Amino acid sequence: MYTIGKLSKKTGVTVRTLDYYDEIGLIKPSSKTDGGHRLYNDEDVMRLERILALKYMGFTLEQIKEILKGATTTWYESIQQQLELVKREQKRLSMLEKALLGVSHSLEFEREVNWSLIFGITQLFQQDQEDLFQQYDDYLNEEEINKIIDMDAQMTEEDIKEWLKVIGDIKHNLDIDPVSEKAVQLAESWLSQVEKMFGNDEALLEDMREALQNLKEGVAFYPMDKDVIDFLERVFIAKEELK
Amino acid sequence: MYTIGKLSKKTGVTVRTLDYYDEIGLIKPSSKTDGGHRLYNDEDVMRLERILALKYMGFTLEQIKEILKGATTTWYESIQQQLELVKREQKRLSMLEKALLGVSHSLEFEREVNWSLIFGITQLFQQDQEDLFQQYDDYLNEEEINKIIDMDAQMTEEDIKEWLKVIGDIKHNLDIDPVSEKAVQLAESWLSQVEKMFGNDEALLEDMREALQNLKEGVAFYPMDKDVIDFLERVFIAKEELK
DNA sequence: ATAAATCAACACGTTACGTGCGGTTCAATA
DNA sequence: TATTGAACCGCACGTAACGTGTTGATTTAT
Repeated sequence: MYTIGKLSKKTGVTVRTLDYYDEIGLIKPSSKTDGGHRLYNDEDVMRLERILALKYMGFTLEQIKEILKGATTTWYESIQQQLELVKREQKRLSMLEKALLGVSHSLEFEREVNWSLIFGITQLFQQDQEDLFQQYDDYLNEEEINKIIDMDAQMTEEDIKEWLKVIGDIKHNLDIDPVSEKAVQLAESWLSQVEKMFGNDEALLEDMREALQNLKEGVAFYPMDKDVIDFLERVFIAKEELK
Repeated sequence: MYTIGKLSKKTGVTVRTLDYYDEIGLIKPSSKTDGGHRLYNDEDVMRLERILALKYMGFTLEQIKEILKGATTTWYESIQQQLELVKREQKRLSMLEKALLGVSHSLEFEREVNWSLIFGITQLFQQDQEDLFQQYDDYLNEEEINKIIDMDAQMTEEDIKEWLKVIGDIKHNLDIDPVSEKAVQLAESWLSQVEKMFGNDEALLEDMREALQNLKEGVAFYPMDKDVIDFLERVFIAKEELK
């Protein structure tokens, strides 16, 4: 027989928590003293341990109450459901991580907080990737879209950093002469970055270029808006003409 | 100028939420009508959009309040801190996922809910892996411990399932004759599983065997308690003697 | 028997709002 | 201009899982 204090020490759960579990009917003590103090026996202890295990597995107290009186079928369903929840949360966190990394690196390259970049990144990760790329449907085929999504998912921190550096550089020099050496250099570093990501898939690159040119909404796969695209176009056209 | 309803529609945030943000001083409307209705201008809208972006990035409203009036240094720190938080949560979820998968598969192999298995699995994932393997310090060297931790982290769902099947089978037959064909078969399926995981590192296997034999606490790397170990020992000893 | 420790029971605080209410103000129509 | 319906304000209570603190009763140790 344990008083509530002993039980608390034995299990590491605070007295208040046991209070609360009593209050919501999760564990009622099996007996009481004449004065009204709660006494827990070994069976109660076992029940508490089960509660703690289930809590660790991420169930709410309400779910635990149900599970502890339920059949095996309830069990299996509950666990599958919980697994689904965990997987969704993992997806969300992985997007969140990328968004934070993006903002973090952008802070390194620019002296001020770049809000439009932040909006771009968060928008980019807000809805499901598939939904996001829906708008490119007119320009890219399914295979190409999947290739981009796949690549996006596999981007490492280093990749994000490099992209942001290249695009950040360009954004700071949008107004320079398209035929200047600096402009050509910027365009080339962008091109090499693209090549590193997509390889030499000329058809894909061409389709993407067309998509980016035509879409009103600025943000593309990475925080590359129309400003940047237009700059690149100017440089490439100038280069063509020089030949 | 937007009334609170228009702003709500424009941004997708509920009126109550805007109410609340006003209440805690996160966005005060820049002006009001004579009757007291709140009016928001473009600057207010921008502030709201920033708030939403930060909220998506996982900050609390209190943090957002601080960030929005702070300097760039605050920014960088906040983001790093948030990244840390995300990474910890990712770790936790990955353990949680494994625990749930373990219980799920154990439900497939046994007809009833196996609480001791659940305790084993949750204990296994509760504290940090390094802490957990601390107790093996006397028997395994650092390199070996790291190898096990590494292997544990890389276990796929399929691996977990196979382990649980093998161990579950053994647990259901703890009392059979160690020289019976069934016993030998069980021991061999266990051995092949071990080999699949650890390769042919004889020294590691021997050290692990010793550790498992000597530790009072039953749970080892997978829900394999002393019962199982003892069974395996009996079979192997019987085999030796038969030779 | 008395002091010290423990306990029960209650209340309020936490986060980010949802839901609902009565009363006021706004915008559009008769 | 008067009316009416929609929008709005301010307030209050509810949520999940407890933490913190209080007061008064009970148990334990001396």
